[in-house]
Amino acid sequence: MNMGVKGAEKALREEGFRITAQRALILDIVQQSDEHLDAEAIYFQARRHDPKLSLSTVYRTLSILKDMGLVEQRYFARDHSREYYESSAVPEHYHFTCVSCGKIVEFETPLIEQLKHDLMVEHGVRFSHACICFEGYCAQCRADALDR
Amino acid sequence: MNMGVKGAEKALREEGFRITAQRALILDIVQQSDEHLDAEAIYFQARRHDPKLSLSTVYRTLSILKDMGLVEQRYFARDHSREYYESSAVPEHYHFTCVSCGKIVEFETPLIEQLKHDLMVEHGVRFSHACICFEGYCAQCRADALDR
DNA sequence: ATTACTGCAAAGGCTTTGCATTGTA
DNA sequence: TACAATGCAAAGCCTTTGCAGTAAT
Repeated sequence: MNMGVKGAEKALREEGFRITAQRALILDIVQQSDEHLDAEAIYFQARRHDPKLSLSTVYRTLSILKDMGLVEQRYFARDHSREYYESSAVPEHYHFTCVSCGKIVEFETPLIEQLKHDLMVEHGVRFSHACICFEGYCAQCRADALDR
Repeated sequence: MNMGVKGAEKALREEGFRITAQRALILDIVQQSDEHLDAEAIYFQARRHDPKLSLSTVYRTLSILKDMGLVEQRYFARDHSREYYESSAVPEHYHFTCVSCGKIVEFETPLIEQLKHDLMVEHGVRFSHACICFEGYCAQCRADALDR
């Protein structure tokens, strides 16, 4: 699913959803951001443009965008109590979170695709979604630990 | 971390934790079970032996066991609001959840180990934990869908 | 003019925590 | 005998929902 804000709005319209100012705003924030935002971060950013926007609307909009595959939910490190959101328009990649400094390392790999393929052949399953998050120590924090 | 209930109790004692009847019971349930239990399921099972056990104690014990690496937390499918627990004593494996029937397919693969190795070489990161959950349609449900 | 969407406030669901009591070491 | 652990109830935290008012088509 790789389309800009306009393409996403078209997709929403085709599903019978209305394009409200709030939805356009939220969509824009998620698609433009190169960070991983949670609902609250999106909310705060959106309020700069629309101070009356409610957190409920953020959640409701994100829910629709997720269902339509326009936005992906992500979890980082071991704490999955909070969801982060990322545009589906970005190329497929995975995340490694440093438990020491919190930095997120993004990486690409063909191995996950291969794994999906293998599982399909071996178990006959058909993937629709994969949640993958790694945690550990980043290069910097490992080096810092050795210095001490 | 591959040890029986006794080994786990020894590990707890060495960390200064007391072995209470409640902890022994919870530990036993998690290590004996071949299912994926959430806190409530462990609680209900434990109450059959100790009707006065509280849910708080289940959570508190699981928290300790997680911290010590004796138990792994798991998430299934896209809903990560609920945690499941699994003994760390079982061989490394991963999970695929069927979104149609809910069945969980467990599988092993050398690809994740390879991925860890690749990332270490390419990004200098050191893994401590990986959370991987796949979802989609199992072979049975795919076949059933074709029949209709 | 419909009726989907929003904002507000309240509720939900899982997990954590404060505190007096109990029980392990 | 200390003080860690428990049980109970209350609180926390993120997310969802009910409802009356608002706005997109």
